[in-house]
Amino acid sequence: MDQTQDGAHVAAGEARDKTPRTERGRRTLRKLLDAAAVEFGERGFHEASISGITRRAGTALGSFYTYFDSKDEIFQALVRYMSEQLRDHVTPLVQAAPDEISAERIGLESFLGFVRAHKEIYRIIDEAEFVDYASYRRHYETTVARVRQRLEAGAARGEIRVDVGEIHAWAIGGMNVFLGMRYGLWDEDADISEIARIANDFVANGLVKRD
Amino acid sequence: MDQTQDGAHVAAGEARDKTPRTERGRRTLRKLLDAAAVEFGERGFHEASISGITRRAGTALGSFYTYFDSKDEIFQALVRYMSEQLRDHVTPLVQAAPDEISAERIGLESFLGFVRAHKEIYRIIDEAEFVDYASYRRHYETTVARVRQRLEAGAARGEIRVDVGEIHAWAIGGMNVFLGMRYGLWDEDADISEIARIANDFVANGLVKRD
Amino acid sequence: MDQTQDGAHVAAGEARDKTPRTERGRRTLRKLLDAAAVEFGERGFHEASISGITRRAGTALGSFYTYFDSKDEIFQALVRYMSEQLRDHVTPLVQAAPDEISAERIGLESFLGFVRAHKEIYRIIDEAEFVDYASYRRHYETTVARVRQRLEAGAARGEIRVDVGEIHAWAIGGMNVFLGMRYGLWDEDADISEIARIANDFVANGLVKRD
Amino acid sequence: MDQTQDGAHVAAGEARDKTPRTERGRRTLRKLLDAAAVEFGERGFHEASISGITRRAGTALGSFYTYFDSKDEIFQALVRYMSEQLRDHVTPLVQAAPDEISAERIGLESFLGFVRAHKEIYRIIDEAEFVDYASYRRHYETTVARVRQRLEAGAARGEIRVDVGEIHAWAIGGMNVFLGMRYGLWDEDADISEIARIANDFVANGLVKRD
DNA sequence: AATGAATGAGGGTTCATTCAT
DNA sequence: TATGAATGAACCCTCATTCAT
Repeated sequence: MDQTQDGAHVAAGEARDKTPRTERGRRTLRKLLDAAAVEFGERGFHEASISGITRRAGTALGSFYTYFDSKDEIFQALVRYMSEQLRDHVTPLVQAAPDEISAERIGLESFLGFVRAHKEIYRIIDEAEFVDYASYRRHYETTVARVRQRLEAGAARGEIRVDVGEIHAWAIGGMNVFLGMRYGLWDEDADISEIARIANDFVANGLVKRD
Repeated sequence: MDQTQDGAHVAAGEARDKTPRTERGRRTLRKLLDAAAVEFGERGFHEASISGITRRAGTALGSFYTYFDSKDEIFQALVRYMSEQLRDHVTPLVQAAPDEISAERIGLESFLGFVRAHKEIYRIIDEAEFVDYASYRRHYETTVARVRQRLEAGAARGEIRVDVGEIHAWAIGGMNVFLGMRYGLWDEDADISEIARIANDFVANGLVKRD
Repeated sequence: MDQTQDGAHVAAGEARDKTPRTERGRRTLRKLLDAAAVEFGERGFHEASISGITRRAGTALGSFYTYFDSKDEIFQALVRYMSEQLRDHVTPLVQAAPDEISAERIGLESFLGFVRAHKEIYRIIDEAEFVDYASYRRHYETTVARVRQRLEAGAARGEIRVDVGEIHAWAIGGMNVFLGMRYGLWDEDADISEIARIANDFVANGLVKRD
Repeated sequence: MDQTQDGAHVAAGEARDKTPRTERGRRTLRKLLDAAAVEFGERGFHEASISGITRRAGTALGSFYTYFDSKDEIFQALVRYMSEQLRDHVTPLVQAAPDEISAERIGLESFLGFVRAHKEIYRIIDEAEFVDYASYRRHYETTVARVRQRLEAGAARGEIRVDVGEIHAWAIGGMNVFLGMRYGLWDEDADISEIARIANDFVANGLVKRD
C-alpha cells in the first residue's frame, strides 16, 4: 500500500513511515491485511471494527496503528490491493484471446469466476463508493479504460465496428458488474460460461433480429 | 437490518401503528421523509443523524419516533419511495415508445435525466446495498424484471431477436446504471440524448461491423 | 385514591381535582387502574410505560393525565389500593379465629393464598421500596402494627406470653413475607395449609425440644 | 437481564475476556466496583448512571466498558460481591457459637450490625429483585440454605427439635431480614444485641406461655 | 373528557484513536 | 515493535409529560 493519492495528511509535521523494517513487521502487516479483508467482507465497513481485525489477526489492538493511520487507510489499501488482484486474474486471460469479441467473453467469464471465488472482494470494492469515493472511482475508471483500449485496438484491427468509444466501454463495464452480481454473487448454480456466451452474443450482435 | 431480509416486524407483541391519523400528522411525516432524503443524500446513511433529519424537518427529535421505529426503517421507506418515484418517471415515457428498441433508448435517456435531477436518489438506492440489502435487491430485481418484460414483449411482436431473456435484461440494467453514474452523476455536461442514442445503437446492433 | 400524604404538589397554584365527575369518567379511571395493575405487575415499574397502561385500558395516551398527575401517582394509588385489598382479604378471616395462635396461622395461610392468586400485588408492593418508599414503609408498618395489636390482645387474654411486642411483630411479619415469596410466588405446588401449620407450630413453640 | 436468568453470556461468537491483565487494570476495576456500590446505594439502580459511576471512580466514561458489558452486568457483579461480603462477615461469627440457638442469635446480631454499617448493601441486594431476579433469588436461597444446614446440624446434635426443615429456615430468614430493615436501616438507635436477644428468645421458645 | 401528536432531556453504549509500559 | 488500558465524542432511542384540537 502506498499513500500517494489523497495524501492530505502528509504535510502536517511528522510523516512517520509505516513501512515495516523487519521481517516480523512484514508478517504482521500481512496478517492485518488478510484479517481486514475477512472482517470488511463479512461485516461491511461500518460494522467492522479495528478490534475485530486485530482479533482475527491475532495481534494486540494497539499494533494496528503501527501499520496504518486509520480505519479508512487500511480500507483504501485493501481496495487498491483487491482491484489489482482482480486485474491480475483477468488480464492475462483476456490478453490471450484470439480476437476482441472473444476477449470480452473471456473477460466476463473470468470476472464471474473471480466474483464467485472471492465474494468479499466484490463487496469491498462496491462499498468504497460510500467510504472512499476516490478509490471507487479510480477502480472503475481504470477497469473501464482497459475495456476501452481493447475495443479501440479491436476496431483498429478491423474486428469490430470503428465507432466504439467510452460509452461502449462503460456500457460493457456495467453489464459485467451486474451479471457478476446476479450470477456470481446471488446465483451459485448458474453455468458461468453459458452466461458469458449468451451475454457475449448480445454484445456482439445486439438485439436486432438477424437472419 | 444489516444485510438481512426486511421482514414485517409485527410479530412480537405490540405493533402500534405509526400511520398518522390526523392531517397534521401526515404533514409531519412528509416533512420527515423529505428531510431524510436530503440528509441521507448529502451525508450518506452512516454520517446522517436522526437529529440532522429532524433539524431539517423543523420538528423535535422525538417526533421522529412517532413515525419511524429506527433510522433503518426510514431508510427502508425512503428506498421504496424513491424506487417508485424513479419508476413513475420512466415508465410512462417508455410505454409511449413506438417499438422496443426505442423504448430502451427512451428508458436510458429518461433514467439519465432523472439521475441528474435527483442525484441523491441514485446514492440512496445504491447505499441500500450496505444498509438494507433486501431493499436494494428488490429494487434491482424489480427494475430488471420490467426490462425483461419489455424485451420479451418486443420479441413477441417480432421487433427483436426471439432468444432474449433474463441475461439480456441484467446486461441492459447494468449498462444503464453505469452510464447513469458516468454521465448522470459524474459528468454534468454530457449530452444525454446523444449518449442514449449511441448506447442504444450498441444495444441494437452490437459490436460487430455491419455494412 | 386520595392525595393526602406527600401532597407537596398541592400548594403551587392550580390544584385541579382529578376526581371524575361523570359516570363515564369513573369507568375510565377504573379501567386505567386495572390496566396499571397488570402493566406494573408484568413489567415492573420502570419497564412499564404510560402508553402501555393506556393501550391496555383502551384509552388515548393523553387521557391518562386527566386522572393522574404522573406515573408515580398512579403507582402510589395502586400500592395503597392493593394494600387495602390484601387487608380486606386477610382481616375478617383472622378476626374469626378462636385464639391468637390460630389467628397467626390463619393470617399466614390466607396471605399465602392471596399471594398465589394475585402475584402481581406482591410484586407491586415490594417494588414500592424503590419507587415510593413512603408507601412501602406505610404498608409494612401498618401490617406489622396489626400483628402487634393481635399479639398484645392475645397476651392480655392470657393466650400467649405477656412480653410480646414490636420485635415479635416484625419477626412474624418477615416470616410471613418470606414464606409468601418462597411458597406463594416460587412454588406453585406446595400445600399452603400444611406450610401454615408447620410455621405456626414453630411460632407457637420455637426451636427448643419439648417432651 | 430483567427478571430472567443470569447466564454465562459467552455463546455467540466473541467472548472477549474482560478480566484485567495488568495491575493497573485491576486497580481500575476495583475503583469502578467501589464507585458503583456508592452510586447504586445512593441513587438506586435506575437513577444511577454509568457516568455517575465513572465520575466517582475518577475514570473516563469509556473505561467502564473495558470492564463491564453493561449497567446490568456490573450490578450483577456487585450483588454477588456483596452477598459474599455479608456471608464473610456473618459466617465465622456464627460458626464460633457454642450451640445452634446461640448461633441464630449471633447470626441475627451480626446481620443487624452489618446492615447498619453497610446500608447500601441491603438496598442493592433488595433491588436485585427488580433488576436481576436470578441474583436476588440466588442470594436468598443460598442464605436460607445455610440457615437450614445449621438447623439440621443442631437437631442432629440434639440441641433443638428434630423436625426442623426448609420452612423453619425461610421463616428465620424472613424474620432476620425484616428486623434488619426495621432496626438496622430505619432505627439507628435501637440496641442491636438486645433486639437479637429478644428475637432469639422468641425463636427458641415461641409465643406460648411457659412457666 | 378524549384524542393523538409534539416535545426534549437524558442515558446507555460504541469504538476509533491515543498513551504508557 | 507489541501490548492492552484509557479516552471521550457522538448518537440512537425512550418516554413522561404537555399541547392543540
